[in-house]
Amino acid sequence: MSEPTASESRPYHHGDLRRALIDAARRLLEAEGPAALSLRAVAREAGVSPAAPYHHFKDKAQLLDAVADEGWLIMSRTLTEALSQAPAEDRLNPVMLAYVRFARERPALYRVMYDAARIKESLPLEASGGQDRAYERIRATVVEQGTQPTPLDVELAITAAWCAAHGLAEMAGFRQFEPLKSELGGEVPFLDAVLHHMGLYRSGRTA
Amino acid sequence: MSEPTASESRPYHHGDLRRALIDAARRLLEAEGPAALSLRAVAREAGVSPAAPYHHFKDKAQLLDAVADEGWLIMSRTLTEALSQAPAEDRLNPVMLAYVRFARERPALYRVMYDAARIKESLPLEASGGQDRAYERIRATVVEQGTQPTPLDVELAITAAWCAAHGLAEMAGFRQFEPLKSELGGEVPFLDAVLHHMGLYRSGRTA
DNA sequence: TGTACATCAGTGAACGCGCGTTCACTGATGTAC
DNA sequence: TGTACATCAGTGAACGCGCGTTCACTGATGTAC
Repeated sequence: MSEPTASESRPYHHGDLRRALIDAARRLLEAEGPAALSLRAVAREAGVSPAAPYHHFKDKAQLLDAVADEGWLIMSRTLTEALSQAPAEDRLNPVMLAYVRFARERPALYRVMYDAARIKESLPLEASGGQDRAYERIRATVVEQGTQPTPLDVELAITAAWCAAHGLAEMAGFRQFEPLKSELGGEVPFLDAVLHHMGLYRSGRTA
Repeated sequence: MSEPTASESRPYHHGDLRRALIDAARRLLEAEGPAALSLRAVAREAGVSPAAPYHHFKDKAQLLDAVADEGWLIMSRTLTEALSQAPAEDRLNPVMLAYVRFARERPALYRVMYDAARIKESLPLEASGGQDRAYERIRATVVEQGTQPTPLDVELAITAAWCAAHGLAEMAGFRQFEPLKSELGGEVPFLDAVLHHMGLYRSGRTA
């Protein structure tokens, strides 16, 4: 009876259901967490039937891959931006902080990104082809920043930085760190402080 | 017809089904990974009906918790042992290496341990009551090892070390590190080298 | 401009599956007398 | 030492659920002439 408004009326053909499904997946992740991310739930959230996604993705894994890929792409842009705004004499810390903040602000998405990588046993370093990629950002920063004697040391330092950022991103949510966070004035100062202390737990070094 | 052998005959009452279920879960983890760890699968592996575990655990989550707790207990023993064998002038690295090796040798168990912690949003630092606990090991080492000006620095350094170890444990399996591993002569030398490079990616410091 | 038709992108019902959990039950054990 | 009985620790069938995926279908779109 009532004439449908623009928002109510959805044409039979969606327009860009692939896009809409990925967006729906991200909305679900925010709201319900990774465990709620079934193919059916994503279709439901996007307002289509359970079979509709199969016109755009081979199976559930491929949909999750697409969500993860998009996550890594946004991550990459975030790091690039952090890099461009960082002072020349200290670039690594801002980039690492940007990495950890990205993960902490979207923990469910980050989980999906990492799970996808784990299934492939491979970080998405070669994804999406360009130079605009997260790993390249970190690598370039380490090479530029450090006084690394050998290429081997560069590789090891990159690995160490990446692991540190990942570890902090995964652990920052634990309750044990609440006192530390409030003492330092919030989560971001806490993250920054921990990053600055990476490597400072060794004897014979000072800040 | 045939008389059952000792291994075939299982009495109606199990003896210690709780123990047997945890062992079965760990066997399943080794063989099939964390995704295969359903309550029914554990019961199947232990050779009992799907309802039997409910006499020993309130629900599935409680069974998984018990598996995780046992994991953290073994971890703690491993770290204590590493600590006791380490030279006094460098204790932190051996302890961190022991942590990462433990996780890498039982990746599925480690996943369960961490997932349980994540659900509680809390590391199992207070579990099982004694001083024989993983966190205390790392803390004691950091305090003893470092030249930390303030208690705050000690806390931050502990957090940094723990995050670094966790991050490395989770990432060490990625294919990207294969070249590095074989160049260094295996996974353990690789892990050791990365740990030694934690903090060395900063400018102005040397090994 | 109009029409025929192939193709595309949805629907909705159905499939089989393994899951966590519950239930009434029964065999085995241990304790009181 | 023997018996009655409460309690413990299993069984196995059943429940409802949400899942991934398939299928025959149909409405909408776009292209050829």
